[in-house]
Amino acid sequence: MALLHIELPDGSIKEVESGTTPYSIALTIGEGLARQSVAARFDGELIDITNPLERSGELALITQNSAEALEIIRHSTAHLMAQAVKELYGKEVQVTIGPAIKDGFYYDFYSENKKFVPEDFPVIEAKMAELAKANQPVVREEMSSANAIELFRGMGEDYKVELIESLGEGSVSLYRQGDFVDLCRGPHVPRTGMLKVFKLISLAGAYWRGDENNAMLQRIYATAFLNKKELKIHLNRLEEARKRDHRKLGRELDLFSFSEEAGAGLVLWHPKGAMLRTIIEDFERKEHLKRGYELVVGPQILKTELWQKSGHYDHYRDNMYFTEVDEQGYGIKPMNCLAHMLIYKSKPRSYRNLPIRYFELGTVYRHEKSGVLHGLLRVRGFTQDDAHIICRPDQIDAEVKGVMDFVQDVAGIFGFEYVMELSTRPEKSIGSDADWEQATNALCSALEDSGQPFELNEGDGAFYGPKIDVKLKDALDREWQCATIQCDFTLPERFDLTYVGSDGEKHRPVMLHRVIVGSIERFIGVLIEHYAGSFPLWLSPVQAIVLNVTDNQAAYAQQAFDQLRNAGIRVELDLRNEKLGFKIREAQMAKIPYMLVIGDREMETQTIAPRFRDGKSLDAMSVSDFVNLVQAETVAYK
RNA sequence: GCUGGCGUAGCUCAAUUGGCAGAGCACCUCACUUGUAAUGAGGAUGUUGGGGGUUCAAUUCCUCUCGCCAGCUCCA
Repeated sequence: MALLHIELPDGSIKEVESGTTPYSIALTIGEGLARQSVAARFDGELIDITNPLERSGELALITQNSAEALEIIRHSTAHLMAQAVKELYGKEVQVTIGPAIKDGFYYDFYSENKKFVPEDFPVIEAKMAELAKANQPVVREEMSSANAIELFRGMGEDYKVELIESLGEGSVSLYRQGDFVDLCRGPHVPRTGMLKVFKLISLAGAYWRGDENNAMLQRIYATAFLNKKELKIHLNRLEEARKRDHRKLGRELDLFSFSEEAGAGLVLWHPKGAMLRTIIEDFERKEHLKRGYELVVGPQILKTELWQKSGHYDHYRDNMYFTEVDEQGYGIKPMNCLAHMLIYKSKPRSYRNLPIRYFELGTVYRHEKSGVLHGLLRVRGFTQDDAHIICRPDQIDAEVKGVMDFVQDVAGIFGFEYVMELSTRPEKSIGSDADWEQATNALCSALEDSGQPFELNEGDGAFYGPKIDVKLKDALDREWQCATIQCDFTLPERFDLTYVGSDGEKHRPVMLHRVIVGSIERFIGVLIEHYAGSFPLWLSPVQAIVLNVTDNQAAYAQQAFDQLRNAGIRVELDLRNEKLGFKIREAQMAKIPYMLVIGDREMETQTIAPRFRDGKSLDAMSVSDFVNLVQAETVAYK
């Protein structure tokens, strides 16, 4: 028998016979370790702990407490759920795939007749518990694809057959537990008894292989944890996230609403929401002017012919609204670039004038599919902080970096973490190789200079150019694209944009499309969840509220209020004949930063007594001192 | 758009098998003049999202439609 040299993470080397499993090696170290191990990593590859080793190499056991272990446990629990479903519903239901995902796992089932309902959850969970308790061994086996296809066909599992066929491998691995067998790469826990804490969460439809032309499967989302405490923490976190939902806070804070009568995806901004918008729009204009942008404004509708010229009519028509007046068709703008190009074209341009940076808070309308609308995060009418930078090819680099810095500055001000992606040339694309290379390199080097990690989305760029996307997360960790930077060689071509170079000849400029926060609507949605509705002072639609204790101070309270409002503080006045505690409670729930209490004491000393929304009070101060305090606090966007 | 679920007062939610549509909060009135998260009493509040159908009778059953929620697909 050949002897293998197995190196463990501590550097020690075990000499074992070929065919020894990681489990038995773990046993030689300690029974507890063996019991705790869910899988192993051998020369960097995840394997089952029951997988016999046949060569020398490095071995690490994956014990229950590692993140990898949790993922394996969730994957195994997905199998357990599929096993339970098959035991309960038999041939009525076909299994497809069931991976571990962030926070849990899902399994997609196909069934002609069985429609899963949430009432099935306890039944399935009970069956899972029963199967787990039986502590069945989970056994891997290799099989030729031909045999596996025959096996699954015999069981009536058409989707598994299709999967194996599309894999095109000579052989595949299967995992068996009891009567249940699933096509799977693994690894899995060695026994079902290791799966103890799981919960079915929700139901959803999902297309087979993510293609809307395929059959709709029934997906069961579920989760699994190592212990009940962790599960409870997870469920609490979800509960907390629901409290931060911008749709809920938007109503509670009276920021915005939607109306069935107005139409889906069309925001009605209430006074406080409109104030919040205005603050952000003012911020945007100021920050853009600082960075050398010029403000422009284009029309809301442009002739249909223009959209045909730009290519939008061919590529984006389904998302556009059209109207017709005097037999002339118009398209309501879904993007702002056309007007900006017309402004550029309004006179000859010199290389000396480039780059030109046109900025517009441009309101656009897009017919988004009904099923994708989501509060403020996906709407049909929204305002982009849109700019088009028209520059010489040699300026792309510096311009992209400038935009990246801008994004970073803004993210810093709002305290956002974000993820970035670089999307490169898709198969169907236009433009020369040299253009693409230059543009992609410019984006890539800007990303590298930013020092932030980014993902590469090979082939996911726009057909006219590569792009950088910046995504922010909502309360439930769902990612929403906000900033984007796109290089465009096509529209300058189609609109025959030119500039006169130092050689006196006409040249073609490049256009960068870019947004910083993306859409004001989406950004505010993410902002609400980010701050849980407690906006920093500079963003708060209402910064302070004056509260009198009794009618006795009404005149003085009114005077203090007037003084604050004249000083530019966004202030409200609550003179209602209510107890102070009641007024404070309401102001607190409205998440107003400062409550300014005025009783007889304050009236006598000509002061106000500020109380912050976290419950802390400041000493009474004069109104002008308070104005100074607010101005000092808000000067740096805080 | 697709799959599934849901739609009752401004909000959060009740209403046996089809049988008079209700509660709390908010709102209005009155009393109380109040000191840092809810004073008390009284009052008003609905074409049960909308249209059509079945029925003696529909919030409840059927159907179409609008909208919302979760997910999928999409997202220049």
